[in-house]
Amino acid sequence: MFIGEYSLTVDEKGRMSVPVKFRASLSRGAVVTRGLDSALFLYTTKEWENLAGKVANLPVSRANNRAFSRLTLAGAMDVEMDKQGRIMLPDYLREFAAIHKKVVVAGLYNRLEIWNEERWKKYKKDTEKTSTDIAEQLEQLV
Amino acid sequence: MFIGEYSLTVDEKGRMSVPVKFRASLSRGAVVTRGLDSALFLYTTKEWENLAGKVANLPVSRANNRAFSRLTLAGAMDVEMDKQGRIMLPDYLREFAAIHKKVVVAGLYNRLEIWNEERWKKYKKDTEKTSTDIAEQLEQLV
DNA sequence: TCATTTGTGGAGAAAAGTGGGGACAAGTGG
DNA sequence: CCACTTGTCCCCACTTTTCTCCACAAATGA
Repeated sequence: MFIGEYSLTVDEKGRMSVPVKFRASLSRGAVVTRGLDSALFLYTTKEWENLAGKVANLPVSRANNRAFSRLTLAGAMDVEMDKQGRIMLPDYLREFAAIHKKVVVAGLYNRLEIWNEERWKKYKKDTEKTSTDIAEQLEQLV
Repeated sequence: MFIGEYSLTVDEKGRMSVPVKFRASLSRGAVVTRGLDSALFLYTTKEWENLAGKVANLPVSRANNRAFSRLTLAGAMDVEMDKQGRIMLPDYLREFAAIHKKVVVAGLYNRLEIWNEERWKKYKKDTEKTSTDIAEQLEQLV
């Protein structure tokens, strides 16, 4: 289970350290792809296979579905950690998510999200403002 | 379970002593996360898993759900007590709750809340004034 | 009052994260 | 097929953060 928020840097070679708490879960391989809200989503291989199957089975007749599966499936890339526990993010994904140097890695239970740090801050700021509305959702849960 | 109100200090490294009465319950791990009213919520691992499971299953297609799980799940962090019975609160949570030095830890049955002391005082003051009204609204419950 | 527990602070050791050089492999063009 | 370029991976070194340990202050209770 992935939780937490980590601030990290991507070096000039496109490498990013994986926070130690996540390394065990990712040691058997992972898949990064284009996600929502201009962030990258990273799944364990197992989770990915499950998800990819669902996406692949969306009816191809709808333009929206085709667009979504092209973004998700064609955007995906296997990643492995090097001996230092880092992964390499391919150019086209870094470009997609505007990832240059400072990034935030966020654990969302069954996936990791990789954000441009500035965008993450802005997103959080905007979201915390409306947290009262969000609290009403919480009420239903607990 | 957790009851009572304790005034404590967070040192420069972000460490906070856990009141002795709570230590036994937290000895098998705990999770802190962003809560409501700018306070942090701390759950036992067991309580947390229950809550997190529900949040993680919200459909990812809705922007509000994503925002909610990013606040709750990405906001969460495993904490363990050191040999002195202290826990470390990560930077981003201290920032969220405006926690610098003096804090109040409040027991709320199945969770602990960690407050900036000033905000807690203010909140109590405001709430005690209107407690009669509040009580009438709660009459149906007790 | 004294002994014991609880809370606080800081120094040193260990672990995690970062950056860069060089070896090796893959792809490109003659 | 052979040079040459480009990119990936491994290794080493350095910085920063976290954790452990020790010491003392404050609070509690006999």
